[in-house]
Amino acid sequence: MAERTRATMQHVAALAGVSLKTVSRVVNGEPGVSEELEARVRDAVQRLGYRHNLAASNLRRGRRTASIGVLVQDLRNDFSGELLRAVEDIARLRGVVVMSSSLDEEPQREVELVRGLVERRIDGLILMPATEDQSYLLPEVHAGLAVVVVDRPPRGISLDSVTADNAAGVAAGVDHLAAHGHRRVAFVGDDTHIPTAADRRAGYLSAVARLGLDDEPELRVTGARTPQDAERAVAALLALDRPPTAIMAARNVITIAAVRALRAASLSHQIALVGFDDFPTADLLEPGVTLIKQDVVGLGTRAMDILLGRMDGEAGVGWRNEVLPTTLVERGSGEIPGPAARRH
Amino acid sequence: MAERTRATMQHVAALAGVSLKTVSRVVNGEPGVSEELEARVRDAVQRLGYRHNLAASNLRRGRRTASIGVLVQDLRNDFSGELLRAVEDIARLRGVVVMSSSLDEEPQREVELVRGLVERRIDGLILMPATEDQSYLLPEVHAGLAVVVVDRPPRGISLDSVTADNAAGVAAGVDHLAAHGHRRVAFVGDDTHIPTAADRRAGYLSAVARLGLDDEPELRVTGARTPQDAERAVAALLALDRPPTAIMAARNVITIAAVRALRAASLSHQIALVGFDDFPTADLLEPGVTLIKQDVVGLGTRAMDILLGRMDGEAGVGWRNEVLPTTLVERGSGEIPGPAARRH
DNA sequence: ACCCGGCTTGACAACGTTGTCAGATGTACA
DNA sequence: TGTACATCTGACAACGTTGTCAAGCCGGGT
Repeated sequence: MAERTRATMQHVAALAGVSLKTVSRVVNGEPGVSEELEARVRDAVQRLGYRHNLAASNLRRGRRTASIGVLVQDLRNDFSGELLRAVEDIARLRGVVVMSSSLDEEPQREVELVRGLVERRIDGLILMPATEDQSYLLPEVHAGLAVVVVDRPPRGISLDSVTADNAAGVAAGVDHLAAHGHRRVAFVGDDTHIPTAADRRAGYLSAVARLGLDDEPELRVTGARTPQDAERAVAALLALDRPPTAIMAARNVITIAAVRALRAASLSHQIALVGFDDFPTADLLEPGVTLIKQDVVGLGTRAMDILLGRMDGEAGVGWRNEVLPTTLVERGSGEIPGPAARRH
Repeated sequence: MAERTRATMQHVAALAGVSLKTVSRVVNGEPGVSEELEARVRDAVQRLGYRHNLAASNLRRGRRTASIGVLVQDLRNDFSGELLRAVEDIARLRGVVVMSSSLDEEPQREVELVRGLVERRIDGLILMPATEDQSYLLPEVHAGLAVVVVDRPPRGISLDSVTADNAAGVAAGVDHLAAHGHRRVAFVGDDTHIPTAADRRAGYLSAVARLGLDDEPELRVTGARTPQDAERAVAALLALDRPPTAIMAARNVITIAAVRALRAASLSHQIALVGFDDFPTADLLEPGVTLIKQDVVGLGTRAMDILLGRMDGEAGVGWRNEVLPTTLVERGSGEIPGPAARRH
């Protein structure tokens, strides 16, 4: 009983004693069906538990599938979750379903997942790339797939994108620390083959140069992938002969790891910390975590707006590369004074 | 150019100078195609950017779509994110794509989304229900849709389910508080029309009765939906003539709101707090938040295991209703001594 | 010369749906 | 009475794919 195959229009037609096409008309709400037949069909639909088969319908109509893919770094992460939610909220209004997956920075997985989605004929794709080059998407874009890259700029191919102003954000963070008297500011970031990580590092470097802060390789850590990596890296910074007086953490997870390392060394109230990207309890930590907030909902909303525009066939328009501003949120950890301030 | 329609096997066949069926054979890796033709076909596939159309293929083959739906409360929430990720990890190994959506406790949305997913012929559904009665799923289950309900027991219909032992978990939390000398323990939970919330409240009530703790209606708050609700509710508890000496928070978001309210009243170190469901920075708050941890990954993993079993046609077996145990994690906030302890 | 078997290839129908078109019926008008 | 027209209904092909089956070719055995 449970393994029975689904009822088709054929079955409904037979039960209602009408033709296939009449069932189709009723199901699609087309005009020109007498009340009596319509009632008979609706009754049969009800009795058989008939459900419209969108796959067959789309095949015949040559229509789009009203589905999109969203590939992010890790769905567990607050950033990805918030982004996906923003996308989903808009998608639902349009009756578009969202297929999502995590890439874990694995290029191979990105390529495979995109292929699977394309074979399912998604209409659009929102991608936070794990690959270093997205030119493999060229045939899909040519074939009409709408793609918007988020969080990172596209590489090897021209595509719409929406990113945060990473370099400016981090620079603002460093400015903020310098304004509070810090001259020895460390940076802890992700692998620089991730463009976002590279941009943030560049923002740090330019601010350090501009402000004439201590510019030493040992203050710059990259390649902190896991929370454990990040925590070890911060612990190592704190153990330097001349440790930094402030830390700029370039990502969500790294910020939390830094808090943990500072706690372990009982230096939470001595060493300043500015993070990048907000997280739910940042204001509840002691001290509160000052950080550069990116507009994650804005990122998702703009990406989805652009995607829907492309899906509606807004061709010809040049590629958009939107950069959303960041904001600094003061909460305490970034306002711990440095040596230059203490001198006063 | 961008609006061109996708190449079909027809086009590939024409370009390669072979029949449609030969293309099909090559694409599906069927044996019995000469090397020369296979090479010609592969070349044409490459040139045209041909991508297999799974919808048409499934239609013809009568196969399943290798896609499932996952409907959760809110993708932004750590709980939902973690759950989705656990499901996704298993799905990917099987080449199954996951369509996810948030329900925001809106029954209507659940019904609509399920319909949309069924019309897309998903093979399975993992559902954290927002409806009070899931009997509307009966026709779908009859038609062969595999369904597993998570986090909450199914109602109005028999289905497989995986839930945490909510009542026992909360009772353990209250036990813990009582063991630390508290006799006046408040409870803050969600709307009791959500079964999980009702179970947790029941666990609280049974523990209070069993231990002979203060049993007063004013100590029991339900209906805390938003963080703001919860924060106000806790503030109100603290403002009582005889305020509680300990608080049992029944959900993630409520726990964080409680921390916020206690902070605002400068009572974080006076009033004990035990939460339900872990969150990433619980150990970093001051004091660390003691809570009842549910095995979210286990929840997702078991649900997916059962779902895949059903999808593979494991019929006949009775419905499984798995209940996963919870664990208490001591971090400080739950070990703040109460009056009975202080007397010693 | 004939037949057999194995191998490769393609014609055709079918999956569930819908657009097109033609047939059937009824009504109104000259 | 005949014509025109509107309304309702269904037969049929097609969307892109694959299972079935038959046809063509080749070499080898009689």
